[in-house]
Amino acid sequence: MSTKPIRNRRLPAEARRAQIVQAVLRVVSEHGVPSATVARIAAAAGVSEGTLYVYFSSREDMLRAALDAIFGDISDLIDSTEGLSAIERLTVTARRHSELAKTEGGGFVTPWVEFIAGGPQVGLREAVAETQNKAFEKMLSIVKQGQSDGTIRTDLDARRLTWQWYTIMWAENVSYLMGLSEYIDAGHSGYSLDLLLRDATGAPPSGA
Amino acid sequence: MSTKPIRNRRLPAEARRAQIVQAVLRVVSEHGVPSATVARIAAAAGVSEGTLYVYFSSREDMLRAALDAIFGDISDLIDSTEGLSAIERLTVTARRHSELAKTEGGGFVTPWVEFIAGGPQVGLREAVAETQNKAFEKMLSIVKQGQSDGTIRTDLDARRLTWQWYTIMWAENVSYLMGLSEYIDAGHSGYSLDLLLRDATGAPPSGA
Amino acid sequence: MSTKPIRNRRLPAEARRAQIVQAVLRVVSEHGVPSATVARIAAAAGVSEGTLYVYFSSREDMLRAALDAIFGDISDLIDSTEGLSAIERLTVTARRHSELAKTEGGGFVTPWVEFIAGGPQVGLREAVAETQNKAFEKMLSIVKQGQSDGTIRTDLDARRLTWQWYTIMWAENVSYLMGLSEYIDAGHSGYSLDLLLRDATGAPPSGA
Amino acid sequence: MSTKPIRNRRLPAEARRAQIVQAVLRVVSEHGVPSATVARIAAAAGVSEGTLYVYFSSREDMLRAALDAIFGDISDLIDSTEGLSAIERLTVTARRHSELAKTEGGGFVTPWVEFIAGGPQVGLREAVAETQNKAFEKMLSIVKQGQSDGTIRTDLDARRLTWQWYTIMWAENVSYLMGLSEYIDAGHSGYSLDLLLRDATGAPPSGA
DNA sequence: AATGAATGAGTATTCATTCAT
DNA sequence: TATGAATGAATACTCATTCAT
Repeated sequence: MSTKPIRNRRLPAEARRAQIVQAVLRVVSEHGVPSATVARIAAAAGVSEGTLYVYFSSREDMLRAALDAIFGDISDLIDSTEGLSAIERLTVTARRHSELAKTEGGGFVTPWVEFIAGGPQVGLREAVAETQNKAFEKMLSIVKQGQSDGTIRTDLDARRLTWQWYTIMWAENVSYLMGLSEYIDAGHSGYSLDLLLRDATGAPPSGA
Repeated sequence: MSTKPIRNRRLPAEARRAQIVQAVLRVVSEHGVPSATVARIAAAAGVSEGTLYVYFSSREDMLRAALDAIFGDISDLIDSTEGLSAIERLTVTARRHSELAKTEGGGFVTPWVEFIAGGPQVGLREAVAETQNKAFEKMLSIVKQGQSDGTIRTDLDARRLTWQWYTIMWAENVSYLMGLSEYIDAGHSGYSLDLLLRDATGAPPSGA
Repeated sequence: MSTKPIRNRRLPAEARRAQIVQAVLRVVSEHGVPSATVARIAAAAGVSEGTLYVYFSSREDMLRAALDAIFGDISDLIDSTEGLSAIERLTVTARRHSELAKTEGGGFVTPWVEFIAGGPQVGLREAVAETQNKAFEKMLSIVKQGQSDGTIRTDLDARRLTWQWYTIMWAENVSYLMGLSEYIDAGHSGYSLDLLLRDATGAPPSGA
Repeated sequence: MSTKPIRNRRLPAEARRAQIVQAVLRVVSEHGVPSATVARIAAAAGVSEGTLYVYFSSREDMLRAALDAIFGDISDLIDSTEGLSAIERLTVTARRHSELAKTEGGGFVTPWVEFIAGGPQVGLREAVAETQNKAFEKMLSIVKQGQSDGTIRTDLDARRLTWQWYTIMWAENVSYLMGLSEYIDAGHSGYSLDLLLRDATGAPPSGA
């Protein structure tokens, strides 16, 4: 009797929350955090503004939930490389990050960068830092795994190596943020990663 | 006999402008660019909002002036290493940058990071990118000087090397931004820089 | 059980819109278009400024809606003479216009004059001209009807005659605008109209 | 010693006032009354904003002085027809008014129209009405002169005839204001004036 | 007499949040 | 549960006016 969109009534709470979170991510990707207004989020989610406040206590709450979703995606990306060696996991994860940043939509990378950029103004900086920390710990465990199975030099500080790895990711993000895509396209980060991993494995420098 | 401003009345135009620019930098450091409202800037400068518009045509104009002031500080920092060798200049400039980031207030580093992170969202993308480019070119000329006097390998892409150097600075900045100062304090960037410069000079890796 | 608005809450959208439009007309009558600020309109409508923007996208939008309402009233006035002869319609419409201008509030005449006088200055020039043109065409069709049924000389330019008719209305409006109601009260426009219609019908001048 | 513009110092008070009034007229012609800001007036007059307040107590005062200057120009125009017959004076004055309105700059007509349009918002409406009244009386004396020397029918109400004459001027102004220059260019007001003067002199209608 | 730095009240508009329905 | 009408505080910006120099 009805092909017209069924009214939004009665959706399982968890499904509705997820639907809203996805809308937040889309809006943040497209407009940035400061311009992710509740009006836009409501429109993107296909619900009224009032409904948002049934599932979230505030706009900040919605943004935080989106941040958590991003961490979930990051976790999934990292977990998807399970089975590979530590060095391979570092390489593959970095490559996928670069690819994702360059694709339309940008997967979780685009909203992630927008959160780093736009976080401070809405009191989200701490939440962003916390998410970053969790992601850091996840990569750290891979490095440590590499050290214990002997593929990564054990005389290196694992936290430092992880930090170096993130350094390259962040540099891509910052370049993206400043519109300096020239540096991303030039593949500079590939060279940096290569340099880093050679040092980590004890392989001879590429110039030798 | 007294230099303290008894009342805000009658200040030479240039002094007032400078005072306002300093206020902008303080507000940006503390609240980020998107939350650097004219009300906050006026309060920080100790003048009325109307007065801001006597000296600047718009909020964007104020922010741009602050950006220029930052570039002046960056230039001064780089210029202060004149007379040293290229490698020394890269090393010293990076060290001073780290030190500055750790001091109370953070010198120009804190507002600079905020501009990179929050600028694009408020229509300052071009201005931020331009300033970054000018700073980039300044370091690039040092790298090229090193190549021409033989202290840096000539088979390396000078722009890539400069980008790598900035990568380390940005990583410090991002760490600082997220309150991850642990990584700055640990001196990780020193190690990264060392790795980078070994590669650049053709020196053997430290582990050999 | 009570139709009086106990509180401003929950009014059907269309009713609220109409309420605001009426407030705009009142404010424009009293203060003129340039001084019809959103603050004054909100106060006159008994709603918050924010509410205005729920129903209108901008102040200009509100003013335009008020202009449309005026045209509606003009149309109604003209349409109410349907069934009469062309000459009678010109006479009766003019008389009702004069009467309206003299009543407390001034009906649509007062805001209409303010729009003509003050509209152009606030970017409403086109909207005002368009409304005037629509009103012009409405009277023009009456003149043409008079020409085709033979009650108005066909050797006269219909547009010119219509313009002359409006000229008399505008003169009343300008007099009203400048507080020179003496000239309205004296019925001068009746004499002018008589002169005009004698010329239009080919009747001998009154002095003959 | 100096070809550079001599400083504005020490000008006879009356000359400076006149200089400012001319600036006001220019600014009003170009921008309209609401946009005739003291900043613009000061710039047009080549003096500082503060100086304006040495010679005038307020912006309204400046505008009123400009209004008086316009009345002076109107008086001059009317006086320049002295020696002619009353009918000629009415005809010539109206023609010059039309011509003036169409020329670049617009003489006194442009600012005069702007004052009628923009007056209300700055509490100038009364002053505008007063000026209009003075101009009315001046034309009225010509009509009366015409009646006493027998060139204008004495059975007509002199005030009404004067009002009819102004009706035509106002209609031109209103058309100008609404951008309906088509009606000015078509020479409709010439026809109306002709009709009016035929009635005033007792001449047969043009159609006879 | 002349200046121009400084102000504060006022402008239109946006938006997260509330709450009666 | 879901709505959307209503709000008020905040936003950047304008401008007539004052007053120490």
